[in-house]
Amino acid sequence: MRGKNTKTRHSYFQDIFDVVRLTPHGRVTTYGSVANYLGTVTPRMVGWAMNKSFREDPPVPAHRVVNRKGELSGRNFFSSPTMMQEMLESEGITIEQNQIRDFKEVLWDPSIELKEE
DNA sequence: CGTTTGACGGTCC
DNA sequence: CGGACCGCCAAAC
Repeated sequence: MRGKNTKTRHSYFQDIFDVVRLTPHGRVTTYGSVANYLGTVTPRMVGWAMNKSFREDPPVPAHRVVNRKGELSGRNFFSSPTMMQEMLESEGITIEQNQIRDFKEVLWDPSIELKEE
């Protein structure tokens, strides 16, 4: 132990990381969906948390998080502007004009998929 | 400890 | 259909 995370917990960022990590392979989610699922954070915060996600371990599939329009708004934050698209296409997602085709079909909304009945 | 930000979202026009 | 504007709320400075 590095005597570091003794009380470092319950960070809102951790909740965001956790939800994003639950995003299935070949699916995508939105900032708003994650924020809405948590209910305590805003969509902006989700995107902002993604910045820190690069240093997180295990890494967070930030490439599976897009905006509500289905656009790869965060592609510019990856190693390469095309990195995000390459990763999504590698998972079977088709992207055209920087936008996910059949976005609603590959959309994975935690508020719906993880909802309790 | 006040201000700014931030990979957004929804509404308004 | 699209541009503009406000709200959100914690983290970063």
